[in-house]
Amino acid sequence: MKPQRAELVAETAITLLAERGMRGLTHRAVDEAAGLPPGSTSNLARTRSALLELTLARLAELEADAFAPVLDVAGLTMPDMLAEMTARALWTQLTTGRRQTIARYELAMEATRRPELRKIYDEAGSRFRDPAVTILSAAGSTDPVRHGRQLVAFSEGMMFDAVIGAGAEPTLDDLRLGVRDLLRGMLAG
Amino acid sequence: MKPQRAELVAETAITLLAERGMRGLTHRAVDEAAGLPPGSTSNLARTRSALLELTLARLAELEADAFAPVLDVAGLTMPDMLAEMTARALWTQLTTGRRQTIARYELAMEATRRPELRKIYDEAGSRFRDPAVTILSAAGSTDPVRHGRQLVAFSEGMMFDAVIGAGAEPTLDDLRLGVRDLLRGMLAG
DNA sequence: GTAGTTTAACTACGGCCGTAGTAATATCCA
DNA sequence: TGGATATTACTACGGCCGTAGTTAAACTAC
Repeated sequence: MKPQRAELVAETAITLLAERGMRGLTHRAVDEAAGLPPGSTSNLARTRSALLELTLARLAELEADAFAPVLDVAGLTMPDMLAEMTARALWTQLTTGRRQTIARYELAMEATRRPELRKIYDEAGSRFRDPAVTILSAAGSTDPVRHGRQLVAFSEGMMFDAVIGAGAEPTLDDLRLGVRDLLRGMLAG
Repeated sequence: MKPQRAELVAETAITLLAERGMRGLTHRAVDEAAGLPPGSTSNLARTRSALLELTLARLAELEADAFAPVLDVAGLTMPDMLAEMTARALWTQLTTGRRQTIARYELAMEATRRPELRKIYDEAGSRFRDPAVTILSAAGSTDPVRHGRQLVAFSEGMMFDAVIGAGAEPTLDDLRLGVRDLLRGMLAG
């Protein structure tokens, strides 16, 4: 089969989501933005739900790639090293990956109301959360589950504020120091 | 004048945003959900932009009320007290205020692309951020601006994960401990 | 009480959307 | 090679959306 087409559509959908939001993502808009003949997207993803699923699935891949280096347990038992890797991954999401970060938030909101999206989103999320617990446990956390959630939440909040919110753009150093602060607080408990 | 009408419309719009997302918020949908005669919303907020502005302005009021107790500097120089107040405010947003929290995220995304919304959102945001800096400074932070941003980001992330994301619902105690962890780490620097 | 002004009610229009049916084309395997 | 099958292209339809114009009602101030 030809995944070429599906990937192009998903990629274009991500861009549209980021630039125009949920109301800007339509079958026809994807066709036009991707330079495909009219009806192509409608044909590949027959319903709107199918289009969203396709897009979120692609997005999950991209995010997994971006955070892959952080999820390798080896060597991350040292807090400073963990902070460094986390900060760099976040930095990537704020710069190179800004587009997909915005699109992911759009789809996260939609997942609130669409079970088929929630399934994909949750599954993708656990691929970050589970390793985080393991790593924090190895780093000496006394409550790795809660701390894992906190680390993920802190990361999410930093990204959200930087990309969506009113917060000023943090520097890479801000991120590094921030994660380090949190880790210090958690591991000193 | 009669602000009754405007408030009803804004309140209904918030509910629609939370329940059906940006694509579910239309002039006609507000009319129907609010039990108003057709055309009423279209008449009060003549353009879509006006409707969004009206809604976000109302939302900013609600959020300001919810966080008012935390923003009182008095007595909050003690980290545990600050953590307690913050955790309680967050808890409110996750339970009673869940609807407006979701709606706020919808509008935050939209503010990315609409300058008129960004203006309102940023202004409302600074009403949290500025006091946070002051309070952290009083609590002994060596870098209150960065720490203020981190505290807000952490709060935002905990809310986002709980309401939108894949994270399990935190308990009030989780929130308390989480904020305490972060404060400990920041103030130990 | 009545003239003038604001607010509400209703209606209309052009446009885009989701969806699906069907025809054309390419691809694959025996 | 040639027939079966999957993919792509094109078109159509009903429906809802944003917007605005126009009329009717309510209110205000003199």
